[in-house]
Order: sequence, then C-alpha cells, then structure tokens
Amino acid sequence: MTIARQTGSGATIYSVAEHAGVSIATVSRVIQRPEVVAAGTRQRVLDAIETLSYVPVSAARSLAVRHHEAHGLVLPELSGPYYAELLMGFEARAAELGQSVILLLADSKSDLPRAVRQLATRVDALAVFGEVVDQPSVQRVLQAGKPVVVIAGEHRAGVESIAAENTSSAAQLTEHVLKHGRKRLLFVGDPDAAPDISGRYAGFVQAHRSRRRKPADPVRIAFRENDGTAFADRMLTGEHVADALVCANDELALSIMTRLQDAGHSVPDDVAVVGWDDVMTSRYVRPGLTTVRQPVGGLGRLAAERLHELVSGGAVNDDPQVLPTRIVLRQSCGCPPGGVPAPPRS
Amino acid sequence: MTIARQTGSGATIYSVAEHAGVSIATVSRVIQRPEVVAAGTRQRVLDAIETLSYVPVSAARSLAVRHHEAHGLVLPELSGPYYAELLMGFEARAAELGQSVILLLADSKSDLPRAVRQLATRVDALAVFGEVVDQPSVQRVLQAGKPVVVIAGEHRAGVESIAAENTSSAAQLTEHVLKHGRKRLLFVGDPDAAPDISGRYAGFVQAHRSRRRKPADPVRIAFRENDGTAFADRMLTGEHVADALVCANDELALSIMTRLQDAGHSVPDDVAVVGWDDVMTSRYVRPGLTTVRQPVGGLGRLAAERLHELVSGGAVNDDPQVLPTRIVLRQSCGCPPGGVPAPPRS
DNA sequence: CTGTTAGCGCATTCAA
DNA sequence: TTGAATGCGCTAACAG
Repeated sequence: MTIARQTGSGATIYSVAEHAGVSIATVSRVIQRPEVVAAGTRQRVLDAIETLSYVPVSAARSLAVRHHEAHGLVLPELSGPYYAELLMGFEARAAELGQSVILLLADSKSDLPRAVRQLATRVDALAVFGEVVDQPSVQRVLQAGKPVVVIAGEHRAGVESIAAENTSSAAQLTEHVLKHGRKRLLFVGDPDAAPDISGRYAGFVQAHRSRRRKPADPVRIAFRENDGTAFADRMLTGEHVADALVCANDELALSIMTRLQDAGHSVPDDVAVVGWDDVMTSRYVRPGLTTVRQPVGGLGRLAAERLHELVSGGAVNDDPQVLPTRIVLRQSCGCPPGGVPAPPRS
Repeated sequence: MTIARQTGSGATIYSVAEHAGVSIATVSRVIQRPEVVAAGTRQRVLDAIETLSYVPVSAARSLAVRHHEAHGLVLPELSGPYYAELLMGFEARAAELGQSVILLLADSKSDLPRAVRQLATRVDALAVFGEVVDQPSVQRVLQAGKPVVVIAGEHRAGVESIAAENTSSAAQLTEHVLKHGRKRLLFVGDPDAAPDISGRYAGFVQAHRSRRRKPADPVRIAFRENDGTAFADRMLTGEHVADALVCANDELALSIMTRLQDAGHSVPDDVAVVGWDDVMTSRYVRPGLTTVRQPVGGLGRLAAERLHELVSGGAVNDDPQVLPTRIVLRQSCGCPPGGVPAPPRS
C-alpha cells in the first residue's frame, strides 16, 4: 500500500496555540477541561480551532495517555439479526462509556490470527464471539495485558465469559412440546458446533429424562437455510421420522418448515417445529414460529461494559454471566392461534 | 471515566530490543520489512517478541507515519439486513486494503456531531450513510483534510457519492405491475425521507407518465413495521383505495401484506404488493414478495475502496457512482406461482 | 490561570 | 546489515 497523504489538514495543537497566542498546554486544556481556562482565552482558542479546522490526532493523545479508548469486537459475520443486534448493543454501550469500537469480521478473513494481532495493536480490550478466534490468539492478547471477554463461548479461566441461558429454556421448550402430546422429538443441529447449541441439546435431553423418556440422538447438521432444506428433503423420503422438531435456530426451523409445507405437509398437525432466536421472519410465517428470544443486545451491552470495567482495573469475573431468555409461543408448536401476535422487539 | 491500567503489557520496542541485544531500529525493521534483516538477528528479535508478549502500540506507529490506517463508517443502526450487509462489504474490503474499521451507529447517539468529531480524530477517512450526519459535521471532516464518501445520500460537490440505482428499476417494477392490469397504484413511503426513496417515487411517476396515466400522490409514512400496519388499517377502513401497492421497502410491504391478509383480504388478488430490498422474510412469506434486490454489499465494498484511493491521493469523483439493481419477481405482484423459488443470496 | 518541559512508542533518515 | 538520533502531536506534571 502506498499512502501519500498525511493525516489531517496539517493543523496541530502548535498551530492552534500560535494562532491564538497561547501555549499548547492551554489549547490542550480547552479541549480536555475547558472550565479551567479563562473565558476570554478559551474563546480565542476555540476560534483558532475553528478557523484552522483543527482536528486532533487521536494517536498522539493515545500515546500520551497510554491507552486507546477503543474496544475491539470480533464477530463471525453479520447475516441475520443475531450478530447485528449484538453489535448494536456493544456499540451503544461502548459509546456511552466513551470507547470507540473497532470491528473485525472473521469469516471474510484469510488470515484471522494476523488480523487479530493487528487489532490488538489498537485497542485496550477485546470481545470475541464464541470460538471464532483460536485459543492461542486469545492468549496472546491476554498476555499482552489486554482483557478479553468471550461471548457465547466456552468458559475458560482468565477470560470472562458472557452467554444467554440455554439449557433450562430448552428444557422448558421441549417439555412444552411434549405436553402437546408429541412423541418423537428430534433435535436438529449439531451440539458440538457451539456451546450455545450443546446447552440447548442438554435441555432437550433433560426434559426427556425427567419424563423417563429416551431422547433421540441429535441430527448433526449445520445451521444455514440450505442445511435445513436438505434435512427436510430427507424427512420427506422417510429417512428421518418425527412429529416434532426442536431446531437449533430459527433459520433452520424456518427453512425446514417451509420446505415441508411446500411438499404438502401441515405444520403443526403433521409435525411441530420450534426454533431459537425469534428472527423477524418467525413473526411473519404461518403458522408463526414458536421460538426462544435471547437478550442479544444485552449480551453486547454487557460485554462492552465488562470490557470497560476490566480496563479500568476491575477484577475478572471467574464464573460465566448468564442472561435469561424467554420462550415465545406461537402456533408452530401446536398452540392454538388467536393470541395477539407477539410485538416486534423494541 | 477513570482509567487506571496502561495499554499493553509494558513490553515496548525498547524492551524487545534490549532483550534481543539489538537496537530499536532493528526491531522495527523485523516488523516492517523482515527481509532486510539478517536471518540470525531476525530470529533473536522474533524470540524476544514472543517471550515478552510484545504487542506494538498502534498509536505510536500512527503518530510516526502520520496516518491512522483506519476508516470510519457512520450508519444509522443495524436492524434489518440492509445496513448489516453494507457493513459487511465495507469491512471486508477495508480489511483487504489493510484498514481497520471504526463503526459509529447514529441512532443511539444523543450528541451525534460530537461523536462524529471524535471519530474524525482517529480515522483517515469517513463513509457516512445518507443524511444521518448533518452537513456541517461532514464539512468539518472534509476541511480537516479527510475524504468523505456518502452512501445513498444527496449528491454534493466535493464529497464523493455512491448509490444503488433506483429510478429506472422503480419504473420497471411499476410498469410490471401495470401490465398485470392494475389501475390504482399507490406508492407507500415518504419520498422526502431519503434520496433513495425519492428516486423510487420518481420511477413510479415515470412509469405512469409513459402510459399517460396520472400517478397518485405518495402516501407519506415512515418505514417501520408499525407504520405499515397502521397504513393497512387505514386501507381496511376505506381511507385509502388501491389495487396495487408499491412500497418503499420490504418491511413496509410485509407488514402491510400480512395485516391485509389477516383481515381476510387476498394478496395479490385483491391488492398486489411489492417492495424493496429482498430481505429474508420476503422469500418466506406466502405469496412470496416481489421486490428489488440491491447490491448492498457492493455499496459497502465500493465505499471502502474509494476511501482508500482518496486517502492515497486519488482525485474525488465528481459524479455519483450508481450500482445496478435487480427485480425479483415472486407472487405478490400477481405473477403465477411455480417458478423455482429465488435462492438465498450468496 | 498559564507556560515550560519531558516523555509516550515507534519509523526513519543518516552514518557507520 | 545495523545503530544513533530525531520528530510525529499530545498530555501532564511542575513552576510561576
């Protein structure tokens, strides 16, 4: 990369000081703590700033104060509402705390460890989602003295972790489906793909056990629409038999449900379908998809907040912080229609 | 804010140099241009870096090289796929070009101008969406010597602008609906809300004119689901009469369509509905929503790329760059079912 | 209330 | 191929 231009207009704290007839210390003061500067001087400085179009170079400040005032966030990608909401929460809270957010999307990176190293260079702390960044990379950041929080990932000593509740809501949801009289439930999605999912499967198992019923092995497929469609096709050929599907997320649930319906089957009469995440589509399809709403924005906010506290010298929290989730009943589970439709999330 | 901890583990280029028994210049070289350093020395330095967990402080580098190697992106928010895709494209391209991306979400900020000023402080260039940031703020950044590109906004001299094509695809779409024999079309959404929307309404008008028909005035409502629902209610009372609705975006189209259907009306038999954006839900509802797909990721990529070129000394492009869009026909416009469903976007 | 001064950590001449 | 020296722009004592 050839970079020709210099940063900024060229106006520095020096030129501003000169223009205003004061010292650079005074200029710095009117920017940091205006109240300690005499009104007259302050105004002269502000005028100089204005006429010179002075924009401070944050790097110089960062160097002097010895921190970046920025948090990094590593997410896999942004398709679907999940990560976007997480990011919104994170950014909002970070901004409230005066921190910039530098975003790194892992899926599009050919050399992620390198990208993470680079990122670590310009932030005070890092939030990473699940297991997107390899453990050694995380350790490097930690050893460099920068706090790391893991969102919806494996819990490990030394890194704070934040997650939504999964197991007990999964158990409730499964129990709910069982109460509808369903006998052959299938959990669709690979529990080993992410801690979140394994937690959900654990709940699935738990609900069966407490009724002394034997839970089926999970159907280990990935979480994209395509995977759901393919699975539905295999159901249509009789390869899988079930009267209820507990899907690892809504995308899966929706694609399966739609495929089955298009093939002439009825949801929930022939098979009930439930999912996870309460994406927008889940409110619009018919029957409405029963699902679990997670406080995704809250996860982001909490992450930003913890990062800031850790940077400010707070102690790392040794056990994972778990945020509650909420089951949203619609009709795909077998519940009767007629309830007022769940409102869009605020 | 009280910030106690210092950035980094304390390891600096000095401690690394000392540990490796070389000068800091050599350490700097093995990081910037390893090939100019003798293999032996290089290894010693790398070892030192490793054992000291050295992570460079980007601020110091930025200060020395006089640029930030970061681009700012200001978006209103991230609900819905539109901005998220834009951001994904932007981030991916920026990363390819070695630039970090600092994200600022406008909607959650109480003092946006201040936030923008702050942001300008730490980036070499800025991309802003539409009219989210006020003109004076944009001018400041520009005058400070930092390039700005506006995405899907008003075109102005001195700022580069990038947008998706709207008018001609709107004309085609409207024409398509007219061909289905619809007589009373309504454009739903406020054209003054954004340049994108006014372009779409212009196409709507154009299509009518070329058939010597008089276009109706636009229904000036906002673009959220709630607004659509409220509008649908007004249709149900007869306040608005139409046999086809050209909606400013999919969220509007979907909420209206669903409400009308829930009230017993048939789409498209009673009223055709079309939208804009091709969100995920549009594939899943029945009838499938006819809509216009925009190259949203492409907008983001292009913005990042132009920013980088501008920072590297490129000249600002005086006329707006317009990316093509594509009409996605499903059944809500009156087209017969049976076509293979449009695949998910890749 | 204001000015002087000494770093902050790194890149980059210029010599050797 | 390496080292010594200088400056990037700003903050924060410290003095006055």
